[in-house]
Amino acid sequence: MIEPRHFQQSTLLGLLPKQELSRLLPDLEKVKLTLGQSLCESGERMSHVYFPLDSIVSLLYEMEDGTSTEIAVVGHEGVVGVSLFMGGMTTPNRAIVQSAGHAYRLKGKLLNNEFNRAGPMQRVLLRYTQALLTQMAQTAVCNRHHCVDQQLCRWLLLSLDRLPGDKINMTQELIANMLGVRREGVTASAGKLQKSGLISYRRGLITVTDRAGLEERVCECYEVVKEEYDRLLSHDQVAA
Amino acid sequence: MIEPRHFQQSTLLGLLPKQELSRLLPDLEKVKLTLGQSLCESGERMSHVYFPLDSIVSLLYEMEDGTSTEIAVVGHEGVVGVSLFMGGMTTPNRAIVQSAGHAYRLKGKLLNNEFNRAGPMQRVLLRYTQALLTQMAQTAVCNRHHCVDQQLCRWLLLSLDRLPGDKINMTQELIANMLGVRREGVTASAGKLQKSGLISYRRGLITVTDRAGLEERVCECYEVVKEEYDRLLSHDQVAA
DNA sequence: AGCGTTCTGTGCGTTAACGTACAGAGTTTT
DNA sequence: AAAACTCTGTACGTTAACGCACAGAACGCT
Repeated sequence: MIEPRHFQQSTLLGLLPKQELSRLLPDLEKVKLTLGQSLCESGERMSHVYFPLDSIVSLLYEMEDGTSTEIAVVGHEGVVGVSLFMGGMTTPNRAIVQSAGHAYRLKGKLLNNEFNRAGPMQRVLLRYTQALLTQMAQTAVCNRHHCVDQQLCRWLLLSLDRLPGDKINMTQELIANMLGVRREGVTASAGKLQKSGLISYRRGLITVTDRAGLEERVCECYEVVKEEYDRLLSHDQVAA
Repeated sequence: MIEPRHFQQSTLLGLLPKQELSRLLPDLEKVKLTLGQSLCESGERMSHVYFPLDSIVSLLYEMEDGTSTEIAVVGHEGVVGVSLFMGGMTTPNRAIVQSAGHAYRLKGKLLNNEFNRAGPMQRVLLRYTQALLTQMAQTAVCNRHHCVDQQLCRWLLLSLDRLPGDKINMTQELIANMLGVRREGVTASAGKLQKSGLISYRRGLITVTDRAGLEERVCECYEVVKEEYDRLLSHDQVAA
């Protein structure tokens, strides 16, 4: 994921030319996001869009019976609230902070002004939305065909790509909610990964000790999505 | 799905004001789509976008082992080739004709000209893309949580909404490929539906005899997607 | 009419994930 | 230090879907 070293800045916003960004800067408000915080409930209209920095936000669908499934994940490479510029204004999904941290936020109205300039910002937002589309599509594929073991690897790698270190703060219960599987299933799969020495687990804190090992085990879904993000959101492509 | 009576016209294009549409009309080329025809291979750049009329196009992801899964379905309410105006130009998905019929097609270049006018066409295309996002998200949810029985109901209803009559031309084998399940699974589920008198099956031709019955059995995923399409692509909303 | 092909139905053992229940380990609170 | 709480590990029966094998039915062609 495009230079994941400096998480003080949104990678997405970093794609913009300097002058574009500096016009925007005064309107960007840095906010703290706490674990479990809701940025948007299903069908709710967001007042701001959020550009995560070192935080991760999950897009979830909550079913009538209360269980939920993660549809996609958004970090420093993206923006929460695409429905604001896509025109629908709401979506039937929730946006929940999965990993605490910081984000820039921007008033919806101002974002639309930027979008309607039909300049670099519009191009970046649309390309990001297409990447999001691919992530959702691949989530559907993965849910259909791949076992919990592989899905956990995918989830860990997706998180890792959006976090500054090699540690993920997350209980197995919460991971299970994200993946839409049983907690015991996560325990079993995480146990295998730990036995193989890829991660070490300690009550709500996962440390990834062998990232390459995870990449060996993960299904193709991870790579497909990653390559699509890289392709769509590279400096070269966006400038063109 | 917005006035599904006259399938001689694209419902999506029908949302455009008359003058917009008439400007476009000379460039729209009516083409026949045959069952199984590929409009786009994974990673391929489309020369045209397609507005299905009485045909249905499936967006599929094909895995490394050759098996595939349907990500979304496009009929008269939509357009095949969103990556052309979203800026990515390609996607890692295939677009295959699932039900033979007709479509308008429009050169990518001309579509982009329209899109860049930032008028009704842009608004409609973006709103449609958001609806597509929801469809993909719900496919992911459904793949995770719902049984083949319900997924088959969903698939039948999605197809029915995009077809002029109450008949679906499709073998169980092909449906299985779409859903990403075994053919025998489809046989079993279809058998139940037939015993309950909701459909009648005859070697590649499904006749839906009790649509309301299907709607009773289907999971919430169908309704969520349908309502979102209706909301995003209603005349009122688009005009605003 | 007969033949080959394709599509549909069925059976059976296997596997992955589920639901439930509970024990033990690690934190936090009192 | 003890108690309360939360998180993780394990066990066991159940269910849904899988893979494979094969029989029968429907259709299409000569």
